[in-house]
Amino acid sequence: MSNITEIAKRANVSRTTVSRVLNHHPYVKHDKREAVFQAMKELHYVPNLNAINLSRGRTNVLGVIVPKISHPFFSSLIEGIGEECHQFDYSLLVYQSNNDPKKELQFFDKLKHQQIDGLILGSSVLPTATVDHFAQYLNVVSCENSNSNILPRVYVNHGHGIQLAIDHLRERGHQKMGLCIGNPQSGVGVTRRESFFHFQELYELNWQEEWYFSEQYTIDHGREIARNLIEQKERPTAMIVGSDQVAAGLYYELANQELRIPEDLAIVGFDNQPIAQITELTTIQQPVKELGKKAVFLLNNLIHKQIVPLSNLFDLQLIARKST
Amino acid sequence: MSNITEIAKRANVSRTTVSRVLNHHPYVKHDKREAVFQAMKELHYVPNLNAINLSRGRTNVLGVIVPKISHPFFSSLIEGIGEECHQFDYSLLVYQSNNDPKKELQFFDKLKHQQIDGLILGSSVLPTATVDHFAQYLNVVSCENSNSNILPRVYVNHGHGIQLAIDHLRERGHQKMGLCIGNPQSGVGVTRRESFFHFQELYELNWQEEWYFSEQYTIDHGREIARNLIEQKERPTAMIVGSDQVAAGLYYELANQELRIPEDLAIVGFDNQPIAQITELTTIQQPVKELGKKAVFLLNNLIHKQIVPLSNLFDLQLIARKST
DNA sequence: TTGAAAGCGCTAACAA
DNA sequence: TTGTTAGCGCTTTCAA
Repeated sequence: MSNITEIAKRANVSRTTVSRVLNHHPYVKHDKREAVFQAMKELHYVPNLNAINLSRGRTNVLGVIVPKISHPFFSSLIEGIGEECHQFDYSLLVYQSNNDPKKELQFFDKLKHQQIDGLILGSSVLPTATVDHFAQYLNVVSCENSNSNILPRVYVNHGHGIQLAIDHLRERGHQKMGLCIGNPQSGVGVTRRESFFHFQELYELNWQEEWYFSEQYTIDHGREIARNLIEQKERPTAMIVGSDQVAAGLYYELANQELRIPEDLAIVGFDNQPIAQITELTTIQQPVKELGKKAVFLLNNLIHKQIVPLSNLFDLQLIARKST
Repeated sequence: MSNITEIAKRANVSRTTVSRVLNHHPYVKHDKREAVFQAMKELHYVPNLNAINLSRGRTNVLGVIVPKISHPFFSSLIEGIGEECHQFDYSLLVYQSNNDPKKELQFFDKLKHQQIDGLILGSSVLPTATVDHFAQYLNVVSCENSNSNILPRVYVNHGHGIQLAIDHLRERGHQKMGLCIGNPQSGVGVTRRESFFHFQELYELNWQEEWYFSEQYTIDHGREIARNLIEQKERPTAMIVGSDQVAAGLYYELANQELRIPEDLAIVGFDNQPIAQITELTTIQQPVKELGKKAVFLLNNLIHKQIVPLSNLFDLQLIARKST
């Protein structure tokens, strides 16, 4: 592996001049520049990024941490982030936390170790205070809302999503609705739950304790919920489900048990994943990739010491299909 | 940000000793070691990875390149890779190629630039010769089969998958089968196609040109195929589809058009994604995460100059459901 | 327009 | 068991 010293020798210039050529610095005479290029070609020169990073004190790498990489929401988020990283010439380090706060903390270490220039929190279970502590001196952007006053975030208004779902169901005459969410600790989970109960009260709906489910992530969870609901003496007439996967499982098991959808039970999902299209699921669509792209945009500004808006809200949309 | 020089001063030792403490080197007296730890604590010392990487000439980062991050197969692959990386204390850089050879080449550059220690090809459209060229002096592992004699790879026998599907269909009396695959250039695509035609001949089945589809990736593609098939005067009685998503779209549109599955058309998918479970799709299951984990294992051995087997085959399994 | 020289923060061969 | 010293490959003042 050749280095700038060798290039400099062969091109009969100083290492500095080679560095200038490398960095497209203006003050280099044409023939010297050519000589350097020639030498680089002959020696198959490849710059060593670690050396550059060490010198410059940055890496051009961003990190993203998500609970589960293969979850459709997060893989789309990563995709959006990845595409925008490519635009800004960042590489992307991906880390899976499994919602384990210890793992999240580990990832912050990478930031501190200067292995990455900035960090995107796909979803975090750390307390606001902890994240804020890091956000004070590190470049962090979150993809969930929070009440921090220093952490920039991009997010959709999940409360509004719940409202869209409830309004839509009420229009169709429903008064008895259940709720099913994933991680109740996460920002998203908290918001959805609070918002759900808020509107239950506001509209004076007949909510019941047994119609609330949390920690539901998979199709099989959805099927369990179906069996659970069927057992209940008084069922809700509609379920709002925080994930299309779970909603699809619910749908599937209900149909298996000969219940009609939406007549016996209406279902609203979240995310508009492919599976929602196939099962004709009414769902709340989120602009996931846009979310990711915006996060990179903000992080890049943060890295360049620019002021970024803390709160960046994206719109949700209800997609009505046959399940309601 | 403090560095080892400051730590050394404060602990009254040399930089070397600090480095030894950092690297758990045995020859350090207990009290000096304690003094160093004390100093590190007081100065909130955090090692600079770039400096370490530069010194050591490696980064402890692996890279993976996939056509599309949000595709269920690849997001599961990344998940498996990520989990194993965590075991071996590697970070993971993720890159999306969109099947663009230029982008793949860019990623090889990162390897050359020593930004990563090794590279996993999730799927590549580069010629074998090109990949081999890199594999000669770089650490590369592929997740597709190839006929290279230097590139280590982990893969499932897609030919066998096709055979499983065809045998299963023949048992159910099918003689007229169509094939639908994704990228026909990729190793997977090539193998599936060749194998399909091989068995068509071997079993003397009535294959027709119009029953072959490629470049099919989405649910909507599947729906198009359904409409296309319906138009045909002589339809196949079964379709083998290289992706559950496409298969689900096919299923969905056929059902919409009042065709019965499997009576009017049987369908076999690939991957056993959640969507296959919901649509009761017979499918070929691949051990995706295990594939990813093995790839990391091999790459780690490669990095440590150990000899690795070139060909690492994983078994496939047919999961019979109601679509056949 | 060019080059010398001093870092960036750490590791590791060598000597003591 | 410890320290000295010379790098790793590049950037960036500063002076010419």
